[in-house]
Amino acid sequence: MRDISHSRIKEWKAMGFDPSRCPVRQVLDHVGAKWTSLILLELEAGPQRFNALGRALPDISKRMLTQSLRDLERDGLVARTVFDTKPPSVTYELTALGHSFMVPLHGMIAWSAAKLPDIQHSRAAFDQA
Amino acid sequence: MRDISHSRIKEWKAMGFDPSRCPVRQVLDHVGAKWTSLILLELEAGPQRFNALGRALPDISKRMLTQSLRDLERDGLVARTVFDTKPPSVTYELTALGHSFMVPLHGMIAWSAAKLPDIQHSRAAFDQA
DNA sequence: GAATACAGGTCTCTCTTAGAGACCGTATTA
DNA sequence: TAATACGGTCTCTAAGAGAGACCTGTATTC
Repeated sequence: MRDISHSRIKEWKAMGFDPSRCPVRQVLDHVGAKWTSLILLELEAGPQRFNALGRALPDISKRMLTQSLRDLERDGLVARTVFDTKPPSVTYELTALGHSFMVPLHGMIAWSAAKLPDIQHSRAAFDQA
Repeated sequence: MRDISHSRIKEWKAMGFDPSRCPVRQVLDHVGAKWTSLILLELEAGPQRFNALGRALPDISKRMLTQSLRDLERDGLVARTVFDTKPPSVTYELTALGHSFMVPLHGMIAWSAAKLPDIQHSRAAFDQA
């Protein structure tokens, strides 16, 4: 599927836009990344420590938690702070950027909650056919 | 990571909520599914045929296009119509539910576009460290 | 002073997926 | 007769998700 035709994406391309590096997709990748949104929701209530997050997200592995937090930190949505206490402790918290992201995220969540019955109904009809 | 502590997610659980079947995640999975959002954006302008979508999305394979469209159809965001013409043609279009989804999706996109400089700056700083 | 528990991770292994591209049957066009 | 287009399916491989063992270090308990 290499050919290109008249399309919205072609228009974007004409404006000097590289779809493979699409900024929208870069953000949406995060949203869909399975854990990042849940982590952000946990952090919305306030700073949390690493293992506290792990306990809060029952099915996450440490590996995925570490990786997700690194991604969020890299993008500036989450700040990591190390306290040089006796067993060193680390807390994670939302940055201003992270807080601003919660607005569209809650938009998505609200839509999901509102439309879930429709979706489930549609799925049931589709699967039964 | 099996233990559970005081947390938002625990509260949800207390309300009879199974996180592994979280409706929010079910929706967010779509958003992040790499192609579904782009397909929806293409369809927002109007109905499209299968191969037209393929041409519009330069890097998608037929397999992924088929699969993404099936998922969207199953969830009732997209409607599939077969015309029994000589080479049978198939068109895809947004349903009312699909159109309603565009609202929070555009919210996400607007956030991405607005905050992209911040994110890129943060990434550069993180990677250089 | 040995044994245990917790902190915050990393490492390795497996197993599921994403993605590329060949293939298919029908039909029109050249 | 060959080439093209339609709407897909099939197979193969390479990447990534996830589980859980392991590690370094301090404090607490016995």
